[in-house]
Amino acid sequence: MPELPEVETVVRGLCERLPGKRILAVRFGKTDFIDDPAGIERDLPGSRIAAVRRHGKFIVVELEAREAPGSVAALIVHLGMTGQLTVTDPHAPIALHTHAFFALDDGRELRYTDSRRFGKIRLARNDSAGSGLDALGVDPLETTEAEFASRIRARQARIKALLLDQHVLRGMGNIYADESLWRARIHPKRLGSSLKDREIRELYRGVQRVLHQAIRLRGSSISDYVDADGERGDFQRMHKAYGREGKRCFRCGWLIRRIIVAGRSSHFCPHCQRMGGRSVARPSHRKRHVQARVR
DNA sequence: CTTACGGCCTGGGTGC
DNA sequence: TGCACCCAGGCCGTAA
Repeated sequence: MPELPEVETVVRGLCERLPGKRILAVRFGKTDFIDDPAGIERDLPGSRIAAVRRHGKFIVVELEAREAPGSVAALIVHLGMTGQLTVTDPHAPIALHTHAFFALDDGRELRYTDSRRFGKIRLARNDSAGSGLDALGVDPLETTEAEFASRIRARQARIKALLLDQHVLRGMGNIYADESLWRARIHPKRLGSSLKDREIRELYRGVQRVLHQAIRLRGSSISDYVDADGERGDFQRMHKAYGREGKRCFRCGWLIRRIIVAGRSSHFCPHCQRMGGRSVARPSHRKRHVQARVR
């Protein structure tokens, strides 16, 4: 579920509650998605939380520095498809598929729930050579248009695949890739290397606009997604392409199609987003008029 | 190096 | 009501 805007929303919620708190105890349910659960249960209790930040789709709970080499530095959580990280009253009913409990010294509890267990939980330690997070690409909200352009144009892969590749950009997922491509009027099967300057610029702007707007609306809730307080997002109401197969394009009235690109379902408008890029001759007034009138 | 594809796991929706 | 089947916001390992 969670892509950059959802993870950002969760992190902002956690930032209001976790920094300064000490983790008193750790308890796990199923642990097949947790890296070294015994090590976490042994070494995490007693740590004080310094900060919470987002790195791509990863949530990084930074812990106050301790001297000993090998001591814990951060708790790293990835929500996968169905992960939820919430701060609750420890006596609140336990949702199905809740597999991690972190007792806090303010009497609250941090819980991780994940029905499909595609998520990940692991500990970063002081001495370990990199947490693995540094291998990821640039954050789409922090990168420049020039950097964005060079990363996209260097590649032969389809633009949809590139947007989803966390080593190119970190944080984009299927929903925001489709939404960004719709806004930039680019077909998902176009090759990165084939994009014209103008298309790259529109895609860069489309990505930023979509992500900023989604963050403002606290993310998209299709099924499972909730923030740190268990609240759903609102951006799903603003989707223009994702999940709209068979519905009218808001720009031209054509029917939105769904095809498989890079193994993922991709929603796009076959009229606004063409393989050849924008046609030399823009659609005639007459044609546009006819199409746009259809409700 | 690239790209494509199956698999991981559970649940929800649909059609028979 | 039951059941088979398809689909799902992500990512990793393998194969070509």
